[in-house]
Amino acid sequence: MGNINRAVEYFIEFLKKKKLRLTKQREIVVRVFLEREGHLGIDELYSIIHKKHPNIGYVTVWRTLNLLKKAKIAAEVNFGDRKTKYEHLFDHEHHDHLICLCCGESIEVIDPRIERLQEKLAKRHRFKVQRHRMEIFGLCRCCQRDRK
Amino acid sequence: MGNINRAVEYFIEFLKKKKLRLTKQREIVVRVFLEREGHLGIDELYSIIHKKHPNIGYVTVWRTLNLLKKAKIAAEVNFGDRKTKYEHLFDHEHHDHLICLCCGESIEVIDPRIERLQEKLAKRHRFKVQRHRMEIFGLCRCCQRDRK
DNA sequence: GTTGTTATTGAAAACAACTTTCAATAAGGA
DNA sequence: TCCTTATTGAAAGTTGTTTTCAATAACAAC
Repeated sequence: MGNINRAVEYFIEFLKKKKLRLTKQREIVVRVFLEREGHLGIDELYSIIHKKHPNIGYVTVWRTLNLLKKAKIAAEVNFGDRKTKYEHLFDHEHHDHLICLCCGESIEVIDPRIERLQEKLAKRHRFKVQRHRMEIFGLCRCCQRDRK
Repeated sequence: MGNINRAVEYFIEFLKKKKLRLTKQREIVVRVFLEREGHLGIDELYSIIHKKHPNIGYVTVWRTLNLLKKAKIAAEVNFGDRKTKYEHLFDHEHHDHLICLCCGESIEVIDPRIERLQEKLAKRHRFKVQRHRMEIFGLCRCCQRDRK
């Protein structure tokens, strides 16, 4: 995936700019994070990494995710349980989510008409939008089928 | 406020149905919760109650909020910090939120056109909606003014 | 009203997820 | 290669929530 390398480049740039150092650990964390699509919790990411690299600690994973957040490569998301999850931001457009309450899968969606109406709604309340989030919870196609 | 008494009645019914007991503490917690509009954290609610009733513990407030949730009198909301907040559900229609990042105030809003488009969006993905949430973060009218 | 059963209470302890601290280590410029 | 300083990982600390447990209080039956 060429995008992964581009994102890693971008991260290295970011580190240089901030006079931070590129360590083996950081590079591994970034790559494993970018290789997985979808939403990863810290624990999840840590345990994936820990299998191959038992010497990389939880804290390093956590700290690297923080850096990725600052570098705008990752974004925190949060679906109401109180576990922080991270998704890719680099090269990803804004989107909303359909979240399956059965299997936990989440589908990224976007509807420009909704976006426009949200803007208008805010304007009616003289509210200056910085960002928004929208999540629809329910059952995905597969889980509806399995329920029968 | 007649609504408060109606909600309290409703709560008492709920307790009876579940063979639970109406205690002084529970009644106080419910009333204080219902008297406040907006979104209350547990700590907040507890400290309001604690001033007048120093003998009511944090845990009782927490447990009563759980009961209110089960009774559908309160709903949990969650704006991305990791503090659980509660809002009124009894006699309140579904709504979304405009949340001010400056003062923390939240405005309840609803736009039927957005609701309809959300339904359609889900349908296109063969997704069965159970509930959704939408939050727009930014600056409220007052805070925009104060920033200048 | 008294009694007996059992839900409820509050303090403290436990838990979960995140965040900080600190001594040892390792980047990377000179 | 050396030296400065960022980074690491383990452990400890925080924060917010949840459970435990002995003492207390509802409330149904007498």
